[in-house]
Amino acid sequence: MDEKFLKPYDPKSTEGKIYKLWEESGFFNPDICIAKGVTKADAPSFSILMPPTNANGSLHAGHGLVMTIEDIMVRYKRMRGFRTLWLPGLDHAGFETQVVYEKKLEKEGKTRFDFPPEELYKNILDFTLENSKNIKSQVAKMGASCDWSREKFTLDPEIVKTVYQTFKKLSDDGLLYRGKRIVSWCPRHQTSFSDLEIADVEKTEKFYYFKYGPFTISTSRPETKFGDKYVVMHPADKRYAEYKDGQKITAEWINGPVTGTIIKDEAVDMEFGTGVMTITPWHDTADFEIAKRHDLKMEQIIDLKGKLLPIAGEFAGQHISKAREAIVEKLRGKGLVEKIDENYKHNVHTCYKCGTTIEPQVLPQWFIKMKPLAEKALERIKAGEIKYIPDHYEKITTHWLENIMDWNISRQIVWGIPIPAKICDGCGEGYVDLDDTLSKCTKCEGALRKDTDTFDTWFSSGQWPFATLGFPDGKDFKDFYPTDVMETAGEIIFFWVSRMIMLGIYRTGKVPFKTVYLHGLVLDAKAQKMSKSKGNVINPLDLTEKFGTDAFRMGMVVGNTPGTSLALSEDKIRAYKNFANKIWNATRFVLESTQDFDTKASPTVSEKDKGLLAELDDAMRDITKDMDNFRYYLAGEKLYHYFWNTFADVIIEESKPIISGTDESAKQSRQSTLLHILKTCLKALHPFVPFVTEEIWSSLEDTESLLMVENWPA
RNA sequence: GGGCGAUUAGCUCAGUUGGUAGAGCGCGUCAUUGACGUUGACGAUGUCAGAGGUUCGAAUCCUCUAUCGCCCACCA
Repeated sequence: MDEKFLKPYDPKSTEGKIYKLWEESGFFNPDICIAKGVTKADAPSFSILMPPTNANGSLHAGHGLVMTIEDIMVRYKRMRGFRTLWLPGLDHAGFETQVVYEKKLEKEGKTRFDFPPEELYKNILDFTLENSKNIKSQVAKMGASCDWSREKFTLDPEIVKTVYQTFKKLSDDGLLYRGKRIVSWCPRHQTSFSDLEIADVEKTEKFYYFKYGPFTISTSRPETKFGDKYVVMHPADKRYAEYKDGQKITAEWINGPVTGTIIKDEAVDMEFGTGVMTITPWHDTADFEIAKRHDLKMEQIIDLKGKLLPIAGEFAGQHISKAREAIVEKLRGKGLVEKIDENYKHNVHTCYKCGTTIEPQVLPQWFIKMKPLAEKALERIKAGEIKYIPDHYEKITTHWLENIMDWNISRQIVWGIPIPAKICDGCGEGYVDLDDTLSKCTKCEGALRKDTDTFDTWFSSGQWPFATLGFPDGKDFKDFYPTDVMETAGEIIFFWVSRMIMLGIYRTGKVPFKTVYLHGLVLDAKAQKMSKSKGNVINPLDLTEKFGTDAFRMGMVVGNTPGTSLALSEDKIRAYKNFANKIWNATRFVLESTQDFDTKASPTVSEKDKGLLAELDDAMRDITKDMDNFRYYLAGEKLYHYFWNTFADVIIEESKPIISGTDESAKQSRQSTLLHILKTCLKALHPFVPFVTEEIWSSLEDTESLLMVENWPA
């Protein structure tokens, strides 16, 4: 017996060595598994794409969960003989990364506007590449058996090429347009967003009632009211029946008399306020829709930095945050303030990143018509081509798809994939121009300039499944697409998962994955969301350092049902550190008890031992069923209990008198049984606790290959 | 306003197709030179949110109520 078993299991001296052994074997790569004969060339495939890690920081607890669950999946399938591919990746994570980088600049007293775009891009690229080195080593520390030779980055030339082709195809198919539409604009970050990057926050503010000609109108944003020249009311509102659609009225207003036009529209809620409102189409989504329906004129009041434009007269140049009260004062002076409700509760759109109030603006951006894409996705989902775990995510997805909005994919930031398009400064027309050949507008003959915007990062990651596998002709695409499982955070069901489904079907005609497995948030021990400001962020690497990676992995998976959040406590991880040691010491007992046993012998198995082996088979069959049904949280717990409470507490205990007894045949039977149970458990435990099991496996007498490519015991 | 989920032992949570409740941590008592104290044995603790229904039988299926949480939404 190896002397190392005389000491407790030591993860620190083991894990690095074992990972290196795995990497050098090449078995992370399915092609090498075939070449070395551990996988059959005609075996069915199993593929997972690692959600590309944001290359802007280090691994957090959520990544620990991803690496654990996905590694369990792929190790299990690999042991079952599948041609198994787990493809790792990195995401340039456009806006997210730029924000992280800006914070870094802020500490140095700079902003991104201090740098020319090319220099800024290069600096962020360097920053990203530096981070990506750390990330790779951290992913390895988690034991991830992914195929590093196939690693992809969202900015790799072949990925960008695929993304560009999709952009072009969308344009050719009439699914792309450059529209002057109202978009959500963050005045602080100086970029527009899609509807998903907006967070609603309930705020209590003042609500103002102003006299506008014969009407009283209400608003929470007096600073937008300069250009209001349409008075809108519900067509069925009897109170205002005397006013006809299109009728003109005059009103004394902020900077003098204005002419208002009556508009009747059903969007007005008769119950709300006075049932009459004036509209600001340039800065309000609902107003914009009304204006479009009635073909009304729109005017910009606020510039992109949040300052009032010349239309505001004496207030021009003031920031809206300061101008509001001054405007109200002026109206009061004119006797136009009827009343002010001090406690008006309503939802305000804010930037999900910085909390700045979103200023809707009408801007020319590239939009994708989502309805046709969503309809195809809905058909496939309803036909059962994608299995959701947990299944209620299917409902959440279909509900979102049924109410989908067009997707603004333009971002006014440098860090991202440049949009391959030209814009006419004359008429604003946009042209997709992959080869950089266009120079003149075909509409107005104006000169074209390059679009300086970049793609929404989700537009590229939304194409991840087919882009990384070499669509359309790559061997991997043929071998591994559609992928089997997409395992990721429930949080990004719309951002990423649903868009991958739509774009995957659009480009390849097939759904990109057969099963979506969604995990919940990883919270701190008190079930609170981790955040830097609260100071309760748990670094997974601190835990693996302290308790070993195997212990960490068990803690992440046991009892953690898909879709629900996990409260991560050290106590739980500590318990599984003890478990790793339990495996270690049970092994020591078995090895000590079988030192005089000839591993090549096949003794007659006693009736008693046959019973134990049958019990083992039952347990393995049950656990295998859980593995096949994605119930890792149960399989892990059952393995834990079988090993500890059945094998260690009962079987080993009752083996002691047999081993030291005089019945030689019973002894040999039990020796062979102990070895068999131990090996079976090591195999089944391997996907969960790969390091300690592999380390033990290497110390067993009659084992030659690595445990990671042994056959699953069922 | 719409949708989704949760409510089970002190804490964090399991409970796969309905068959009189489980785990980890914590707690109590005992054990101790022999695989392991990172241990072993034994034990305590729950009207499974509430009400009604289906059923021979419900934590599990249905309806309603309450509380909490999340997501979506253009009432100015």
